[in-house]
Amino acid sequence: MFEFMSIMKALADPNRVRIVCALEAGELCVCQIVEMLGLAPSTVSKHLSILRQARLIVDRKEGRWMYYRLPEETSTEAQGALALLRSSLASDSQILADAVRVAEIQCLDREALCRTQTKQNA
Amino acid sequence: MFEFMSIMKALADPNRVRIVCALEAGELCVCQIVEMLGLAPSTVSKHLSILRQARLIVDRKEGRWMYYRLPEETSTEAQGALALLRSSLASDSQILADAVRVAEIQCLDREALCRTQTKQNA
DNA sequence: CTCATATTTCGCCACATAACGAACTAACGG
DNA sequence: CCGTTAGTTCGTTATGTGGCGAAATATGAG
Repeated sequence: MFEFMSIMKALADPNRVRIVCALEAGELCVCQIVEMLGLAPSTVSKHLSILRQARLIVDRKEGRWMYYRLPEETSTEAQGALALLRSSLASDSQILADAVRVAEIQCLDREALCRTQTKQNA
Repeated sequence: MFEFMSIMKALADPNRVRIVCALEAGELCVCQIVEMLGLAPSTVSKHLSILRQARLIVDRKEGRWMYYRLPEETSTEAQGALALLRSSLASDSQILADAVRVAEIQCLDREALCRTQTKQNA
C-alpha cells in the first residue's frame, strides 16, 4: 500500500506527469526539463526527486549533468502506472505539445541552453 | 489531461483507495463505508464525491440510502486506473483486512448500524 | 403536518505541498 | 587554487487538502 500510494501521489501532479511522458522519447538532462516546464530548477529538482523515490524514473550522472530516464526494470506497481500513463495520455494535447517542445529544446541546446554540451551533441 | 489528473488526484488518498477496493465486492451504502473507515460521515461523503467526479464510482439512491458501486461503464482512463488498483493491491494487507471487515458489516442489520452511529455521535 | 434518519454541504482548522530564491555541493576549465 | 556551471537542499510563502462538527437537505414514519 505504501509503495502504491507514493506512486499515486507522485502522479497526482500535472508537471510530474509531463516529465514522465517527456521521458518516453528518451533521457533528458535537468536543464532540458526545466526549459520544457518553465519552472525554477529547484522546483524541477524536487519533482524529479519525488518521481525517483516512487521508482518511476532513474538517474545517471555524467560529469556536471544529471540525466533522467524511464527505468528498464522497476516495481510491478510502477510498471503498471507507467503503462496507464502511456495508454491514457498518448494523444493528449499537452503531452504532444511537450514532445514537440522537447525536440526544439534538444536543437537549442547546441546554441544556448547548455553551451558546453555542444561538443557532445554535435 | 484534466480527466486523467482528476483520477490520479482521487487515487492519491489512501482512504479513497480503500473505498474503491471495498466496492470490488459489490455496492455499499454510505453508513457501511463510514463504519469500515472509521471516519466522520461528512468526510466520507466528500471522498465519495471526489471519486464520483473522477468517474471511478457511481451512485444509486434508494429511499434514504445512497449506494455506491464501481461503474459497469466509464471512461477508458478510469477503467485503466481501476485495473491498476486491482493488480497492484489485490494482496495488500490493509485491503484484505477491509474486505473481512466489510463482510462483517454487511451481516449487521443496516438500520441497527445507523442507529448505533447516531447514538454514539449524539 | 412534525420528527427521526441518512447523507450532503458549509465553515473552520491543521497540515501537506508546490512554488520561488538563496545558499550549498559537485565537476570542470582556467 | 579560483571562477563558472549544473543540480540539489534549505527556508519561506501561498495555496490545497483532509479532517471534524454544525447546519442544511431529503426521505420515510407517525
